[in-house]
Amino acid sequence: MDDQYRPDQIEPAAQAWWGAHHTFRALDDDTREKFYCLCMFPYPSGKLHMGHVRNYTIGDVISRFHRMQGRNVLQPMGWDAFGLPAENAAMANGVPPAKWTRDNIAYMRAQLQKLGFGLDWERELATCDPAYYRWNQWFFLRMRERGIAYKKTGVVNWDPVDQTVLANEQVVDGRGWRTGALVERREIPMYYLNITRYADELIEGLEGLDGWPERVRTMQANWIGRSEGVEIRFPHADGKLGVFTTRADTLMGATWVAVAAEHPLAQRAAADDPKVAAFIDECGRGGTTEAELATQEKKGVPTRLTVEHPLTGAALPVWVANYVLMAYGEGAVMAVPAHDQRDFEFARKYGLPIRTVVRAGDGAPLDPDTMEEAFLTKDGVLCNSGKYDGLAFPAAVAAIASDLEAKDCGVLRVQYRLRDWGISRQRYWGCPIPVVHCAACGEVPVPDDQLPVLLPEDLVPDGAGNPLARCKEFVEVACPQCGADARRETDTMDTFVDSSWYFLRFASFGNDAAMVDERAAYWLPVDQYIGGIEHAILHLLYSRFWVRVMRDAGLVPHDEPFRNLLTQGMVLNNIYSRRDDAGRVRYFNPAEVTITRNDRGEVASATADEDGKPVQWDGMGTMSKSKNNGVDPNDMVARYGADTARLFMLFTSPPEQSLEWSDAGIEGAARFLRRVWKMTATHVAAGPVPALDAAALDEAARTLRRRTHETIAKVSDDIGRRYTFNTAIAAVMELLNEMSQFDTSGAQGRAVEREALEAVVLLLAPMVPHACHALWQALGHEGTVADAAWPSVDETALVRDTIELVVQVNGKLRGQVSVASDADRAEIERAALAEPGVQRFLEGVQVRKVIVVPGRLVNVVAG
RNA sequence: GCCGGGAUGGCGGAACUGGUAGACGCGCCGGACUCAAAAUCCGGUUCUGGCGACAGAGUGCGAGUUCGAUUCUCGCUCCCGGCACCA
Repeated sequence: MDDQYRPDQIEPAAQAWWGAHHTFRALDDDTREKFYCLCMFPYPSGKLHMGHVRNYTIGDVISRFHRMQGRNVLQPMGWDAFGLPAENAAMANGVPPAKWTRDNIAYMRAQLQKLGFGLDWERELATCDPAYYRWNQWFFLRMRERGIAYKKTGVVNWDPVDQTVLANEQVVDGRGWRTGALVERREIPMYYLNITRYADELIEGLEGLDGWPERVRTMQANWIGRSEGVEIRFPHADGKLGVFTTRADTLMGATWVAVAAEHPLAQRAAADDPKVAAFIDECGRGGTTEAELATQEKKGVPTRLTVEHPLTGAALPVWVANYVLMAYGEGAVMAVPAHDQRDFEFARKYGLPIRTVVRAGDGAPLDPDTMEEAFLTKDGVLCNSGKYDGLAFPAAVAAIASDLEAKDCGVLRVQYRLRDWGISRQRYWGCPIPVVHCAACGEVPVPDDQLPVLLPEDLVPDGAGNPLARCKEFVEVACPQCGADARRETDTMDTFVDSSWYFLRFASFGNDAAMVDERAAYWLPVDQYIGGIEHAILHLLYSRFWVRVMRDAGLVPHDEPFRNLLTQGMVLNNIYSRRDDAGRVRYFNPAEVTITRNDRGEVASATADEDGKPVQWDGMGTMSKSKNNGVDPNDMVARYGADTARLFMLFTSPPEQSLEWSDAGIEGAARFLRRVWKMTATHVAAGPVPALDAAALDEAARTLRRRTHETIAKVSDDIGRRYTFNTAIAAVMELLNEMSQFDTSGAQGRAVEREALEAVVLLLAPMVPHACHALWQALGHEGTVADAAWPSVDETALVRDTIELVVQVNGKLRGQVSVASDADRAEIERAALAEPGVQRFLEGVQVRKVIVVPGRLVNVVAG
């Protein structure tokens, strides 16, 4: 073998070998134990960045590890190919999104192949392929039949200059990013999927997902946000105003009600009250995001309307308030300023009355005039509440709910924070919604035999509305029911639809007669799903929902799509931007910016290389196309090879942790691989190796052999259970350090070295597959190391005669003792107390207690 | 604002179940090899004091529990992810 490590030669050779032997083609063989390992598929933004490299390397390590454990592994790859960036690119360059997207896919596929990932490319899919998205349409129609898909109005960002709907990302500081115009909120009709029907099941399902990170399960549970409470109806002149509350016990303290600006009562109040109308108008400005709504100053206006308190009959004023969300509950709240902090602040601000109705069990009610914050506890008892006085929370809620129910003014109810999933997008580059609008027949579903509704691929968006709506060939269609002239729906689907079931399609690839087939039953659920923590809620929740709907339609047997989940931390990089006078934003890649740092190491100033003018540092953020802060792996791969890039990415931090990008340390990864290579070359050049006789080892050989098997155990656990690839690599590095100290001239020296070397190659194989492929063959093995069996631990090699224990005095390290590994407590204690370093600290003091932690330490408590 | 997570040497990180803080690597310092450089190899490297043996301090900040806390509890600060039309 070459005694130089040459990744530029061995990497293409290994890849060619795997290609020629179809090593990573997954066979649908249901007699074998399967392992479906899936990384979240990428958006084809143009080129890979280090976040992708990290994600796909982790997936590849896990795939190859399970493959070496003998499992039938499926690791597919595809493209989340619809979406906004393609339209933005089209506006910038005039290239149709279809061409831009397919060019990007070709480029990024080549990048993935260069990195040597063991992917089954025969199953590749792109969500913009009609063969894929036709099933979105087909299943949308099934959902529509089952009442899961339905139509209602929803709020969007409206750019009044471009006359177009903007994504949240396209609204910067309340202005459209292209036009700089102040954005307005608009209500338009949209299709929704009834995910709230599954809310309880989606919460309950989390319990069984013990292969998911606890934090993700918590986030999903909080997102769904189940709360039990009472819907209270306040009678008024034309009906009843419904509000939902979890604190019905405080009903007697309600002093007004507040409704959202979009609420029908607000609209009615505005009709003859210009102040209310002006306020509603004001609420209609700015963005639609919850973050924006939650951080704005809480404001409101009174209306001339009142509602009747359902228990006392008192008239309560109706306010319109900007903090009441139409999307949550009934779009109205009862205000109990004494016992809700937001209401309290609102009352102080507008001089509204405060009425205390809960007191601490052993205290007096707070004085409304002097209290400084709301009294929030549920552990008190009611006061100033007439017949309910003295009741504690649960009894008070029950009594009040029951009285309300008797008056038809309230009912116990469960409310979710989760809202139904709006899937309509007023955009071109997405999956067409298969519906036709007919003057006579109304909304008509496209018949199954006319699917897919093909998206024309030659349009070029210009930022002013959806070009699909201006495309006659697409829009003009005969009504499927009556044949009259009709119009196609021009909204397309949210791209989360595409990603909610792609993992099923990989398992049913090539079937053009059905969305999924029996192969999905074999491969699913995904045994290991790997992707960024940014998808902890939406993508993962939508997928869990979608699969349940497919289950209920009889298409798959599974409840949950992903058995184990590994959420990768974000790879961060600096973000630099510049805003022009109109408020438009442009991002600069960190590679094209020159910075100075202050004495704390933070970015103090930054200028663009192209013009030397200042740019703004926006802190650190996820590498992404939109922030233009990605680092392309090409340079690193060209300079060091794919194996070094992979090794470095794995070694630099554990996968769940977010990572501020830096290539410092890449040299260490390269150096390590060169050492492994050189050691193997030297070993092989020294000729044949005798068979290992474990009984004939000298002390040094026995130690190295023990270290070899300790390393096998450690790496198996780190990869298989802990996913800490950094510590797995560190363990192999330690073994290699020991090997380079080891003298092979003893009787069994070469044999023990051979065993250690083979272990190193096998243990590294999932992480640096090309080098190990070559090394494995150099060590005299046939085939590829990717097909070799994972090494097993020889328990007899792990046995030790003596162990080292640390001795502390009062918790401080004072010495070390070596004891027989089967020494009992008394022996250990005696040895510890006899240790000279320990004795020094025991002079003149009394030993009060000796704590022995077996195998670890002794702590002498003295004083 | 709300939900979730994070913070350890000059840097990335390790310490898995409350038990030796700093494994492994980078960088740096010194040495070997070399005409020289690169590469490679050897040694050192948390901070403070000390020639040294050694001692003291130390895991974002402030409290607490414990024989013992990076790890558990409470209160903060800063950073990251998500907040429903970026994907």
